Amino acid sequence: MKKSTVTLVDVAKKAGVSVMTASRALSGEGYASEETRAKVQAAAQELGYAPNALARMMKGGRTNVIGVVVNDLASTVVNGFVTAISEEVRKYEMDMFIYNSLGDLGDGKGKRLSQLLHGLWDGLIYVLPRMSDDYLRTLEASTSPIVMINYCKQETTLPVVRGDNVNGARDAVAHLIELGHRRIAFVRGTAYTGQSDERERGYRAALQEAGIEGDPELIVQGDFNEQSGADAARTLLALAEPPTAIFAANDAMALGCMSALREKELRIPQDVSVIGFDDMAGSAVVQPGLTTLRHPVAPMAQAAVQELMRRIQSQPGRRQRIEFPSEFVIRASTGPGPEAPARKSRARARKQA
Amino acid sequence: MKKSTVTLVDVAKKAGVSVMTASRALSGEGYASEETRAKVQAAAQELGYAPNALARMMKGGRTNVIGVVVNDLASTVVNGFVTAISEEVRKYEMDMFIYNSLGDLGDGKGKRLSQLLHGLWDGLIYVLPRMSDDYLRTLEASTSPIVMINYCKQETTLPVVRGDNVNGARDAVAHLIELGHRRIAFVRGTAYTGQSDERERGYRAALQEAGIEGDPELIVQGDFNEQSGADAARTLLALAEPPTAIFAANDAMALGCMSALREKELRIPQDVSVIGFDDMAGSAVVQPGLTTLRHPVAPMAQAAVQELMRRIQSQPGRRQRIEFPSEFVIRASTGPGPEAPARKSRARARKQA
DNA sequence: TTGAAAGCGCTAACAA
DNA sequence: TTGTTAGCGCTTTCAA
Repeated sequence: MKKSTVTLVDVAKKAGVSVMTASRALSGEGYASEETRAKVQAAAQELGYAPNALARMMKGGRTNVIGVVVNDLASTVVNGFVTAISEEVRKYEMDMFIYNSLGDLGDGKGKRLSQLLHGLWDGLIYVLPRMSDDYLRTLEASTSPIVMINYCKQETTLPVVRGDNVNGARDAVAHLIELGHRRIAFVRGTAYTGQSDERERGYRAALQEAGIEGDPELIVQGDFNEQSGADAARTLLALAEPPTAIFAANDAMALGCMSALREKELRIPQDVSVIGFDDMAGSAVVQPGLTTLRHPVAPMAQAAVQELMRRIQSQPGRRQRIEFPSEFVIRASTGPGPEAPARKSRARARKQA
Repeated sequence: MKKSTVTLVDVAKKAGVSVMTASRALSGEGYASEETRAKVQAAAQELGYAPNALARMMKGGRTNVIGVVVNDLASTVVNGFVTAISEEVRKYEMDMFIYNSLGDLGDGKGKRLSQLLHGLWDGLIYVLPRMSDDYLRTLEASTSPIVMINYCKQETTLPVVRGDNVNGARDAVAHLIELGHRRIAFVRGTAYTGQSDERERGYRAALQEAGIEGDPELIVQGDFNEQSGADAARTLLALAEPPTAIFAANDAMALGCMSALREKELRIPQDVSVIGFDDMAGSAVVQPGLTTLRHPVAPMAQAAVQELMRRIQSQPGRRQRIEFPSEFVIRASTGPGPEAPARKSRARARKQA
């Protein structure tokens, strides 16, 4: 029967040296004769010794681990950020762990995490977080380095790396207007993260700038899922005066809209144009390709990690809010409106500054 | 300037009590007068005290955290398992962190993780792992509880929760044969995880049982991605005698096949039937719906967590290998082959035992 | 080159 | 009800 935990003491005893010598021999730091080193390593091997990470971390103060907290790992957008962050983190020789809260932070279940806040991580990145006000305050009061990605529910003193939803949405809707559309619908997502609200603001701004009066009937509630997009499109098509273009708060709903349109045998974009947001995997392969917007995920991940590392190392030059323009991806789901004379569309993809 | 880390000593000092009293007052365990408790809590609040998880874990021996290790978090299948495990883990009041290795374990980069193996976690679950032989041996030699999900590359002494790829694939191909198909192609995935090999074994077994001689031309290599499925289908269609049915090692490739077939204006399933594996999100919404197989993800996650918890608690009744039958999901992408007289298809979805 | 002592922050066990 | 002592496994500091 093996002892459940083999410690450095056991190894040292077996090798006939002091604990400290064993430590040095295994870590490779400090002086140690070749002979001792070999002896200790053999002993460690034989006993199946694995250093206790906890003890090592505790001593050092730094853990060289950062945590990434998400509410819903299955989300395409979240997953994209997490993967990009994983890649970025290795450049700093740090490890990274992901915590999936499965729902809003701060409502009881999230409590456990706040206990883990201190000590385990050198810093935390929250991706598209949904949290109670209390939880946000706790975070703000915390002394650990924290960076948020795409948090936009309320004002915070925490550093935030954001994609520009408002101007992205405005570009998209302006593009539709330029194509000749006047009745442009908006399909909302859920309000949790605030993304949908910002995209709606851009939508409204574009209409206003073009002198088009918004029609409340053209704004329909969805829940970011494909099904709700299809439902929304059916609602919109049943209007006395249906829209000639639909802007959905995300791609999943936009794809749902496209299904519903096909169902009614409406052509895209000849009869109705569709735009989404996020540029998820399916959007490039669907027929016709979905015109959409995307946050520059890799640069944003890079900025977040860099900012977090700055804070971990207590370096100056901290920025409170780093904003990235959205990229506009024009595919085949947008075209001139049926009422308007065909006009040449002008690609206006904006590049990151 | 706030001190970077506030410890229990600071709180105790401020409250004018001993460290132990402070510990008791905050944890709520053991005796403490209301007055003291209030005093200590006020002090903690004021100083922004957060308990050091590391120290607490070190003391207790148990961390109440389990780790989930994956090679590629973006994979639909992996993501499904991870989410299911997250949900299962909360029943045990444990926390769970995910480690994304971004590639094979054991090739240098994975080294860091093996350091974290001990102490940080009470146990580890590897989902669809890809690892070097050395890494596997290290794991087998480790004293920490470990459970694998869908590992099938080689024999191991570690407990494995598996979906039955072989019989699942056999069912699928038998279904095609029953529908009258004789020339049935198989699109391979990458060999890393061993999943594709097992599915191929089932494919071969079904052909053999029906007395159909396998044609090497009908087995084409893909890489589990949609694009490779489309390429594979094009290769197959260019054959002198093309297949009337295609079984792809996963859904992504099956969807790729469907695109390529549509491109050639072939009807599904009238001209060619298609079957995939995994039942990913898109498979139910594509037209026609993709006939596919799936592992029973939730029960498998449950079994893995349960088995891990058993080992963490050193309970008896351990099982080395737990296998779950695949579920066969018949949708509209399969039908009678063109050469055969139409025959009634019989749904043979097998339920989990 | 090696070893002894101290301590990271916390809590279990005992003593007051 | 509160305080003291000891120790989790490791590494930093200093002495041999």
